[in-house]
Formats: sequence, C-alpha cells, structure tokens
Amino acid sequence: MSADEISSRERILTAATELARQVGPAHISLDAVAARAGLSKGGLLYNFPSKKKLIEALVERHLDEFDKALRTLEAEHSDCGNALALALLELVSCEAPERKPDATGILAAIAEDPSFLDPIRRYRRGLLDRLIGSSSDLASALIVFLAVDGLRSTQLFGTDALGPAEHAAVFAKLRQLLHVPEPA
Amino acid sequence: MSADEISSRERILTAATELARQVGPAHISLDAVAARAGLSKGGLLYNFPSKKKLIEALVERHLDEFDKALRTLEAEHSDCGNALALALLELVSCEAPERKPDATGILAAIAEDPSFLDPIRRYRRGLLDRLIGSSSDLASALIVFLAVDGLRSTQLFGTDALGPAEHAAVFAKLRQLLHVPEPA
DNA sequence: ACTACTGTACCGTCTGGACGGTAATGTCAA
DNA sequence: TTGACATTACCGTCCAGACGGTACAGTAGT
Repeated sequence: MSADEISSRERILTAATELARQVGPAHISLDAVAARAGLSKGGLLYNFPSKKKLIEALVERHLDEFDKALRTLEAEHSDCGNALALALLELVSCEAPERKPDATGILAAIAEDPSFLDPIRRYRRGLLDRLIGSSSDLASALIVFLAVDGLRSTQLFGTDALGPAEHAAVFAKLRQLLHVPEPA
Repeated sequence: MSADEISSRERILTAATELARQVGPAHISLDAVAARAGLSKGGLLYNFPSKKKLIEALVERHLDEFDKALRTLEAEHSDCGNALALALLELVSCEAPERKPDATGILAAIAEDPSFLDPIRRYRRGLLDRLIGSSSDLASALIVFLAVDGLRSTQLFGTDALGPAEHAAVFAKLRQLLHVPEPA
C-alpha cells in the first residue's frame, strides 16, 4: 500500500457499494466490482478471497464509519445529558454527506444472507444499552432510537416520503422530547 | 382455481417469501420456488411468465395485506381522532401473526431491483398524506409514522433490539403523544 | 375441447472460484 | 554491493454449475 493512493481494499469496497446502488444489491458480481474498482478479478480475489469475505468487510466498514460519525457527534454534545440520542438524531438529519455513511452495501449483505447482519445486531444492542444507560427519560430516548431507525431505513430503501417541512417538524418535536432547546 | 384449496398463485407467493427468509432474498431461483410451492417450473411460469412478474406480485400482495390489516385496525378506532396513527401503532406492535404481514418478500424485490419499490413509495406517500390530513398534532403523528417504520425495518432485518419492557415503554409513550389513554 | 397444469429437455449466459504466472518490492546474509 | 530468496499485489484464463427462459408433448378434471 503506497502512501499516495487509497488502498485497493477501500476502492473495492466503495466500488461494491456504488454498484449495489446502481444495479441492485443482488447483482454485485465479482467481475463487475473488480472492473469498477479498476483492477482484475484476480486482484480482487487477492484482497478478498471470497465473495463472503467481501460482504463481511462491507458490513464491517459501514459499522465502523457509522460508529465513528456517531461518536464524533456525541462528543460535540458532551455537555448535554442526552448526548447519544441527540447525536443519533443529528447523524440521520444532517445534510453533510460525509458524515452520513452510505448503507447500500448493507442491502447487498442481507440479500446474500441475512446472517451477515449478526455484527449489526450486536452493535445495535450495544448502542441501545448505551442509550438506556445515558438517558434521563427512557421512553423518549427509545422513541428517538426508533424514529432514527425509521428514517434511516426509508433513506436506504429510497422510500423517503417526508418533505423538508415535515422533516423539520418531526425533528423539532424529537428534540423537544429530549429536552433540548431549538438551535438558533 | 378450485374452492377447497388455496390458489397456486398464493402458494407460489408464499413459497417465495419463505425461501427468501431461509436462503437469502438474492437466492430465490424459479426452480427452488417451484419446488417449494409443490409444482413444476413450467407450472410456475404458467402463473408468472417471468421472475419480474413474480416479484411485482410479491410487492403488490404485501401492500394489499398491509393496507387491509391497517384499515381494519383503523375502523376499530374510528371513534378516536388519531385513528390512523393509532392503527399504525397497533399493527406493528400486535402479537397476532395473522395481522402482521410478512415483508421478507420485499427484500427480494429490492435486492433484485430497487425500482420494484415504486408502488411502495406511492403507497407510503398516500399514507402520509392521509396521516397528515387526519391528525390534530402533526409532529406527533409523524413521529409515530417514523417510529413504526423503525420497528418494521428492524423486524424485517431481524435486528430487533428492544426487549418486551422497552417495547411496552415506547408504545405507552407514543400513545401518550397521540393523546390516547392507556388500555386497561 | 378447454383449462391448468406436469415433466423433460434444452439453450445461452453468467457466476464464484481455482489456478498458474509475473512484475515489483522488500529482506538479509555474504 | 550483490545475489538468493520471500512476499505482496496483482493478471488472465479456465471451468463446473446455476440461472432464467423456451419449447413442447402429455394429462387429469370440467
């Protein structure tokens, strides 16, 4: 891995994610991923010895990115009592594409085999425990947790039905549930 | 279609859904679906002339079942002001498996080609409009809408992290948001 | 005779993966 | 400094099998 270029692994993972969005999560073939990542199929199989390993890495990377973005946002609100719930809310509502990890690869994983989501299950349970432990109002925190899930899933499916005004209304109310004042 | 047995179309659709859950949504082959539905591949292709038609029917049936269950629940609460939001809440939280449509087939659809979800997009937008038109408190209704989405998506992914107690706590709070008294 | 299939045979395409090769880049003793 | 070997990171080819779909002859119930 030379310093002036992104690692092949990253390029492959990104190519796979983009392909999933374009041709449908069930149709990411090794050939197509390799072509898109700018290397040969042999090269791909060198980095990921099987399709299974590739998809596992896809899930893992998404989880890492999500967790990193979440912890950054959480730190920004460390003064607030409901920092984690607030960070969750902001992660899913923020406009910056950099901070919002692309989850399309996850669809490829679940399409291939639902058991690929086991790491996600574990992560979510941990997240929920952390949320429960850090929230003054359990029910409200759980509502935020679910609502964020809802928004993320609809973004993932491309079935996002909320307009900007509705979007703003929900988030204002959710903030209110967390006893967080409106931002100026 | 004789009266004493379920139609072949229904059997095929059910078989496809079950297969999607078992082997992964990306791997429902016509051969496997036919075998599971107890007919030959020729018979399957007689009912659904292509895989595309089969999957379209999968999405359509799910939408029909969902809408039917929702309208039934809505009618049961026609005296309440937030009947639709409440019905949504009950549909996703009820224990009766009969009333909760299995959405696994949807995963097969999105895995194959995300544009299969167009009917779902339309339905959701219509549902949202109906919700907005019928709710006294818009923001709360939208929160319920999102939270229900969240719960449905996690059930779909099998990443449901909430325990029974947490589950109960959220739903109590959501009901409270809709100004609905606790059931006895 | 018509409907609703069944069963079998087949075709062209695509797939994951195995394999052998190779050029570049270390590593290390003499 | 050099030669010997190891590792990394790929390339290009091949293949058995699975896939969606077609074609068609046969058949049991109405």
